[in-house]
Amino acid sequence: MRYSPEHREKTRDSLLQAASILVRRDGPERISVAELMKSVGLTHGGFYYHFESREDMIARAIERAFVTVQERLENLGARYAPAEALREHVERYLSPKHRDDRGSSCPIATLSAHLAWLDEESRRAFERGAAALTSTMARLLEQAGHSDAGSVAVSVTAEMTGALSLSRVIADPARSDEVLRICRQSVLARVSPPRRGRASTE
Amino acid sequence: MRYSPEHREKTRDSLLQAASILVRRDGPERISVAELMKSVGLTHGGFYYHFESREDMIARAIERAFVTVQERLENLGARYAPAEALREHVERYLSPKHRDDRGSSCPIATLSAHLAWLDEESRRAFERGAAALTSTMARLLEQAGHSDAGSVAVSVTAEMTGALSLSRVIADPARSDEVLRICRQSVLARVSPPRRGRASTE
DNA sequence: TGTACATCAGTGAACGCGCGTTCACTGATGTAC
DNA sequence: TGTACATCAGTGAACGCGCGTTCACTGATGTAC
Repeated sequence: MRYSPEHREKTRDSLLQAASILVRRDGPERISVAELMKSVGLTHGGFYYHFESREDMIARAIERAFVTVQERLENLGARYAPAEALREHVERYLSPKHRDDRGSSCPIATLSAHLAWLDEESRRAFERGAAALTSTMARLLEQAGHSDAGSVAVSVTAEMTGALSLSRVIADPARSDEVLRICRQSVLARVSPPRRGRASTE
Repeated sequence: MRYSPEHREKTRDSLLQAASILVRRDGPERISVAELMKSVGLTHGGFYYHFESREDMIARAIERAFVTVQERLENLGARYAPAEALREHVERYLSPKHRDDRGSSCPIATLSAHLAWLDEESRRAFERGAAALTSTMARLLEQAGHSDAGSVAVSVTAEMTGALSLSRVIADPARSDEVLRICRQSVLARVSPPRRGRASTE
């Protein structure tokens, strides 16, 4: 076996990509070193050539997961006007597709409950990622005409992540879809541009 | 050692109470048989005299956790008028105290992310508990004059559970409190009795 | 132009540890006769 | 009134298994000379 100069980086990238999916799909406590290596066609012994430890890998996987969804949101912001981008984002976020695809879904919803038992590195990676997502939301809301964009971003992020988690624990697909539909309506109404230019100074 | 006739039931009850706290505080994957037994002053070997298995204990612990918070909500409903009960509930739910006290807190927020890997029994116990809580919320909202009480209950439950989870992953206490404050305002506005008697038929 | 050695990206056996579960045993009380 | 035995609510040693981590080894390529 001869290795190309960038071989190591490509392998590490595959591992990060796979880990960012596994950590969301199976949770940080269930992701196993052997399973991760196997998923890219390697054996468990080579793991420590790419990562310092299992915990290190989890922190990097969380980072990668946030990068992926951050890019998706920013792409929407680049392709659509702010109000349209927000509408698209909410509709995708609160869709059955996003609910069923844990592996590529929002890390806030899949990982927040596990964060308390992860190490400093993972917690910091999560906070950085979540802060970036929230501020991107806030920027879009501001551009769409919301005067209290920061607060709206926090409040709808709470409802969206909560709704996604709720929909995932309901076994009956019809009732689960219904939860998504209800929250989609609520959030869409809350993010849609305010009718008046005047700020609500409540 | 002589045992009183109800000794077994009292021990089981202590175990359930302790387990319902540990399962929320540490999560279903970290609760250990030995730790649970030790927390009530027993040794690990006696565990199987009270439970069929670790998974069985987790399902019962989830049941118990929901019973506890269900009682708290119903007590509010008994002590206050519906609109006041809702306000009290939201303010307690989105308080720093509730955020910091994982062990006695809402099982929807602490457990939903772990549910996918629990067994049938646990998932059913969770769904029953969550459905009961949501319908109690809906009843209070209806009594407070909301015509779309069912939808509002789902939507604000999503925001409340999401906000609690969000506040728990933010390391900086001031910013975490701020998230709670923002969502408290938002949810209070959403549950407060509609000004007009007319239903919004949107 | 050929040989020795370092490096790279792994492999896979082995170790240690935690932890759920089993099981023989225990020491007090209740019951049969 | 005394003895044998069952029951109750445990104890604690031992087993098995999964899994993170370590480490000696491998086989191909690159480099020194």
